[in-house]
Parts: sequence; C-alpha cells; structure tokens
Amino acid sequence: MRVVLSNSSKVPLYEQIKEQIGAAILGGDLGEGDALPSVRALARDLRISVITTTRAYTELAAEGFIATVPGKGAFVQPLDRELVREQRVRQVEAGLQTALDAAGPAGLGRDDLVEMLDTLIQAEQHESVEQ
Amino acid sequence: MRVVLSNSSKVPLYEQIKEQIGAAILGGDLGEGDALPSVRALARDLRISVITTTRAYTELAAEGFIATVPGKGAFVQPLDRELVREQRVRQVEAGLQTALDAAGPAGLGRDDLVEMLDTLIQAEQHESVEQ
DNA sequence: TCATCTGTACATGGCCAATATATACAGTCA
DNA sequence: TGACTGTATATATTGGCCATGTACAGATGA
Repeated sequence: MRVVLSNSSKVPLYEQIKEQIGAAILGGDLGEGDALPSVRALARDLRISVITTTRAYTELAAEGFIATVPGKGAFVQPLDRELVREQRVRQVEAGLQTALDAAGPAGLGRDDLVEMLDTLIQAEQHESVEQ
Repeated sequence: MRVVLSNSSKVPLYEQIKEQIGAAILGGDLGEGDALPSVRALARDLRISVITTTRAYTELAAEGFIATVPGKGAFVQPLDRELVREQRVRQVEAGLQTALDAAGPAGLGRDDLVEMLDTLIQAEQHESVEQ
C-alpha cells in the first residue's frame, strides 16, 4: 500500500489519501482485516500532519471502508459491495433528478434525455482515448 | 416592474434581482424593448451599490435576456425561446454528467442509468397525481 | 455646449467555508 | 514502563464569493 501525494493538485490531501486507499480496497489490493499504516506513520511518510491522515481515515471509516480502533490501529472492513453501490447510486440519482427537473421547462422528454445520455457517454469514451 | 430584496435570504442580492427580472420577462410582464430602471435608479431605490445592480444586469445580458447600452440604458431583448431552451439543456447536461461521473465507480452502466431515469420519471408522475 | 443622464472598469474589504496544522490526552500491548 | 495506537481540542491559512465606492466614457436634450 503506497500513497503518493501531489501538492500541485487542487484535490485536498485528505481526499487524495481517501481515493487511493479506497481504490486499493475496491481493487482487491487490500482485503478484509489488513492493517493500514498508522496515522502517525503515514503522516511521517508523507510529511504531513497527523490530523490530515486522521481525517482521511475517519471519513473512510464513516463510509464503511475501514474500522479504526483506538490504541490498535486501522483495519480494512469486509467489503460490503452492496453498501458501496448504494452510496454511489444516491449520487447518481441526485444528478438524474437535477437533470429531470430542468428537463421539463426545457421541453425535453424521456427519449431526449436518453439520447443526451448516450451522447455524453460517447464523449467520455472519446476523451479517455485522447489522453 | 418592482424588485423586492430580502436581506434575510441567503440568496445573493444580485441573484434576487436576476430572478425577479428574469421571471418578469418570461412571464410577459416585461416585453421586447421595454426599458429597465437604470442601474443607478435601481441601486438608489434598493439602497444598495451600483455595482451590485450592474452585476445583475451584466449577467442578465450575458444570458440574452436584456441588452445594455452605454449611455442609454438597459432594455429587454426579444425573448428567444430557443436560447432559453439552450440554457435549460445545459443544466440538464450538467446533471447527467454528474450522474455519469458517479455511475462509473458505482459499477452502473448505460442501461442501469436509463432504468433509473425511467423510475424517477414514474415517481415524478406519481407524485404529481398525489398532489 | 453643457448639465445630466446612461453603462463600465478598477481595486478593495468583509465574510465564510474548507483545508491543514500542533499538541495534549487516552487506550493497547509487549 | 515504554512505545506504540487513535482521538479531541483550538487555531492559522487560504481562496472564493459577495458587496462596495469612485472615477471614467458615451448619449441626450435643453
């Protein structure tokens, strides 16, 4: 488990940590019960404050990815894929609802929305190819 | 054309002005060619700075609702319903993009999104029946 | 022409949420 | 007991957004 931070990035440090550890868990590099580096060790390694690593761990714990145990450490939780999916699904729903709210006044119907969605998907794929 | 501001509202002053004038135009209370109060007159009336009224007018102009003419005043533009639609479409796109961004990590594909969309549409219709 | 109206450009100050921090406290375990 | 663990506290810094005053330039009618 190796975390790399970019200071030039506009993404907050604690967010970068969350993303990388979260990805490692989702990707299977970290499995249930695995111990994460302690907040202090990670802070020392990355040359940042303990509070920042703590924040990352706290939020990961709140999202169910890890469990923190005072005096012992932080450990990967059994990956509840259903829970993870639920959280993402809410974000998706929120976005779709926003689109839907704006669609009415714009005179756009269900089929128009689907069409736009397909267009956006294609644009996204095209973009990833460009890079 | 009467603008009323609420200081207790968390909505910015310039935004409140935009909303009310925009609504008046869309609602037909203001028609093509009608003169709006000058930025100074409106500022005096509302006891706020010229800069704030200017900001409201500038953004309304950028969105095609009005035209500002140095030395003359601000005037309602012919309501280009196509343009209005364009703007709504952008909001729709933004919502869809948000949903799309969240969909990837959630393991949701194109078909899943369409399905969710249909569900939301049904929920919406059901809601309107209830009311 | 000149007084007075019009919109516009500029730099600045206040506010607030988000980010990152140091340090002291409390639990675990060899 | 010593050396590790996570946690709670108050605080500093930053950056974006809102609102502002003032000086400038164009238009218009007496």
